Amino acid sequence: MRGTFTEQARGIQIVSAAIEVIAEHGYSAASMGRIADRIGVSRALLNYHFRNREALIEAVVTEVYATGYRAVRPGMDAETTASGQLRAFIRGSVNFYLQSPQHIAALTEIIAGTQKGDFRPVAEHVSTELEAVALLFRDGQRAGEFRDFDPYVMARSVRGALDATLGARAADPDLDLDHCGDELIMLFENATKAG
Amino acid sequence: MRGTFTEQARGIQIVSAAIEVIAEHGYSAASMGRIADRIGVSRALLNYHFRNREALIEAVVTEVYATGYRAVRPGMDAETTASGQLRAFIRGSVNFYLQSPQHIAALTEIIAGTQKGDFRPVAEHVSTELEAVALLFRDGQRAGEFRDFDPYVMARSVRGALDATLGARAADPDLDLDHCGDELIMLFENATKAG
Amino acid sequence: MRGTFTEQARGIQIVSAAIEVIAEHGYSAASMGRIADRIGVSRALLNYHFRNREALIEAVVTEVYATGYRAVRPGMDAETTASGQLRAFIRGSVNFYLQSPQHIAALTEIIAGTQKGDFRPVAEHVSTELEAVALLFRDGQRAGEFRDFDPYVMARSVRGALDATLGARAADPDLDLDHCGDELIMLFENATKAG
Amino acid sequence: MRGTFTEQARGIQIVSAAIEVIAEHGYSAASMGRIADRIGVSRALLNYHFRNREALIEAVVTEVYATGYRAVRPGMDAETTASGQLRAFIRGSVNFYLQSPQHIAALTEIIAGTQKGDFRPVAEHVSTELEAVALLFRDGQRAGEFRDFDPYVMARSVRGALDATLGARAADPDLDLDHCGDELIMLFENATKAG
DNA sequence: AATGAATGAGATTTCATTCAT
DNA sequence: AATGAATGAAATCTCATTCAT
Repeated sequence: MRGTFTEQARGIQIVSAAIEVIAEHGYSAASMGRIADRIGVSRALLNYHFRNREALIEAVVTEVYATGYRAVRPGMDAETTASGQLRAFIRGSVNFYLQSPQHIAALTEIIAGTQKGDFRPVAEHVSTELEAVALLFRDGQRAGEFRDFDPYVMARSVRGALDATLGARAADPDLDLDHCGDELIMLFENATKAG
Repeated sequence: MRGTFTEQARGIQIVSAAIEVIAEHGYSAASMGRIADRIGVSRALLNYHFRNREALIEAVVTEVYATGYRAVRPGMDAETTASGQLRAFIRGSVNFYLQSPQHIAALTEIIAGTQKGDFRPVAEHVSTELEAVALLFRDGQRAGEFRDFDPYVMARSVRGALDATLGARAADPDLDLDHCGDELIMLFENATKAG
Repeated sequence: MRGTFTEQARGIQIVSAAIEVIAEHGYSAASMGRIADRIGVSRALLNYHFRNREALIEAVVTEVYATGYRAVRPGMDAETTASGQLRAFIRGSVNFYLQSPQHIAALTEIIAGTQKGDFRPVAEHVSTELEAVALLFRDGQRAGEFRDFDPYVMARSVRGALDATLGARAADPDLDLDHCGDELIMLFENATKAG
Repeated sequence: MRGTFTEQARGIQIVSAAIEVIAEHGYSAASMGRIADRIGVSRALLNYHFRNREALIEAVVTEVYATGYRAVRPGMDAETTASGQLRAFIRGSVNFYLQSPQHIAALTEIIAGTQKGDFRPVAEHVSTELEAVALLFRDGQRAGEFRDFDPYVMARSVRGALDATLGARAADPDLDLDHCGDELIMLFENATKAG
């Protein structure tokens, strides 16, 4: 039965395996076979739990964003000022990477591998996040904390700077992410602050 | 003979077709067959001109970077201050996109599609560019134009912000890139300027 | 599960088909496609049962040697003298050909087709057999049955003479193998006997 | 023009290159491309000088047999007895290998690679040689030098023993061919000698 | 709930050959 | 006499998916 406990457990197990495999081998090399092998299960089982590969990828994306949300949101909610929330967002994102590098890696791979074509499992999440950050900027501007700038361009730039940093860390595990986080916070504080 | 006029012409034609197809369909969907079809030749011809798919992709990357260099460099060289060069770099990058959106799109796809695995055709170009921009920042700091910050984090952030902006434009052709360029210039001027 | 009845049955069926096709068309003409066609299955099925062509060829070689061993060994074990075993070996080899000409033909083709290059699926079997026959000769020499000669040269010559004979039979189905067997036995009796 | 000096010279050059490449890489890996590369010439040139690959292979076979004939025949003609000729044949064959190992290797590869199918470039040469050796045995039997045996089986056995020995040498360059030659001579003297 | 068996589509590559120049 | 350009055919392999059990 759909929704069974076993069924749910298997689903989570498969999604986890998928995250690992995508993070390690990349999106297109993460074949159903490789994911199935990772948990010692038949390929057919993945098709039993997920209608097709796209559905599995979508589940992965949902899972990653949910995890990220849980990692970043509390810190932001604890802040009362927009600039505080911005700091919390950057710091939280960096920490999320430190805690769940495979989630980020998998997500990056999926974004990369699905830019073209009909299947865009991330589009909605991306614009949701973008909206949230842009809103943060707008609020800050209204509150007089931030200077006048296009909140969407700024939001995309934060996202891009984070992505670039996290990508660099993926390539070089010795990169000091804490330091980078400090630098990014300073960068965007200077970039946004009023007056 | 290698270097024949016809040979070169075909080579260019194939690389151009590859750029188009990659830009449209993405890296992994850009099969030799599809690229060949685009110019109405046999698949075997691509293997005649390029030892294998990797070699063709490498040629694409080289071509894109060469084009980008020609588009961005002159503007930077015309500037004498570090902050002027930074402005020129951002402006030039945005203009490059406006002139050659497919080049950028193809490059993005290739970067995305080759992150994992042995074949990393872009790695060297990326770090070369990163070094150049980081050097620019260091020079500006020494000259007292820029405040104190980690030049590599800043360089990666510029790159990331540009990528995010250009990616957004790819998704939404109505996005006003000139405006975004202005915003990015202001963003990084505020982020870097001394005092 | 590996080792399922159906799995084994298919495996045997595929190996048999491979033997037939190789025997008929030769090693390099025995493509996965032709073998698959022979039993009316898809090419992909062969790759499902055997990781790749090499693995299938190896299975063929193993099967042929196993069959040959079963055909030749009992007769040799029934003999107590070295010269009796030599006779049994030659006779058994000829009979093996009469019973399973395709096995021999396939093996010959595989040996022929894989002499150069890294893939040498037969090397070990060949040297194992050579050792066994050379040992037989050495024992016979120690027992005083055989004259003094280099047992390895003799063993290779027996193998070579058998191969040449069986090759001739492949070219001319009218060749009387029983007669050839008698002649070969006499030949090597005279060649080896003491005094 | 066909028959031109240049044309002939090129033909020889191509055949030599083919022998080398076949000897090194095997029959099926000896593509027109690889052979052409060996002498730094275009693939198309091979097709200019030889109607097709088969024709080139035939030329190779002819060349190898001609060379072998020149290497072995004189020694045999110098002998007056059948057993002397047999010795000369074996010794000459071994020496031929020592002098022209690539010729032998190429021939072996071609025989191996063309056993099945329509194209049998060696068949005639093989049976010509076989006839000659069988005739030698018949003559020896009539002269009372040799015992009674089937001359064709014996001829094939000599051929087979030589092939096996030369094959072993190909696998192990340390094999002492002179010693093997002595052993083979003794082997077949014992195998053939009267009473 | 899970699997083994099987398939069809598609990808890359190699090759012998042709043809205009 | 020689070549560059081009092709069509074939081969191997991988993959997502289906289906009966």
